[in-house]
Amino acid sequence: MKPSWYRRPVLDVARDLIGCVVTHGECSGVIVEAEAYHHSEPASHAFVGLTPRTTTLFGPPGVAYVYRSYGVHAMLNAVCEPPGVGAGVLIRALEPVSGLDLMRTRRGLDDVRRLCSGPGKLTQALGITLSDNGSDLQRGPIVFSARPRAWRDVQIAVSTRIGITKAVELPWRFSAVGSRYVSRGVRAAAVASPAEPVG
DNA sequence: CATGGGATTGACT
DNA sequence: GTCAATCCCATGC
Repeated sequence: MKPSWYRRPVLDVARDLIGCVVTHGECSGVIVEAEAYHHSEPASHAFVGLTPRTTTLFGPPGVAYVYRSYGVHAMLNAVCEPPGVGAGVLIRALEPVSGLDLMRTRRGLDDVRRLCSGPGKLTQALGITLSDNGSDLQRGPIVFSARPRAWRDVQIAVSTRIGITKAVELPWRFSAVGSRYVSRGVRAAAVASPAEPVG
């Protein structure tokens, strides 16, 4: 999608990203779980304001914000809203579509359900690293593209974000209803209004 | 310059 | 269910 598609309220973008495709090299997958983060709430990295670390988040929309988590894992976000607003969508899980053999090699396991069922897992499977931070999500090397036909009317569940200690009550987590590729911890969740078409 | 704390995962009890 | 690995960065002295 083009940069203007991301220049919207981060909650709308997070919801609309469910069903979209992430491609990196020969590997790709459909987004089945994502969370929104915004500088106005303390769980967001951008809450502390503009620092070297958050420069990408406060920059133009439609680019990748990749950071290291727990000193080990790379985490992939899509930067949203106009420049000056620190907002992004954390990609938490993918349903693998192509490049499965390479994903298996990188992950060191065979089970398709475990290849991309977590934010650190999917970056390892797709070969996404910190060097991809700041790259354009339309031009690549990481490419986000619109929902395939089969995903156009995906049902989306809303729940609270996981793995955080602040602003835990905000219902800013979105997932594809019935997907077997989401990360652990999807509990009872309300179903959101039908997703809007991507375009 | 020292310190504390993660938007996690995988191995183990 | 518990817990260590591992390192970058924001903060405070």
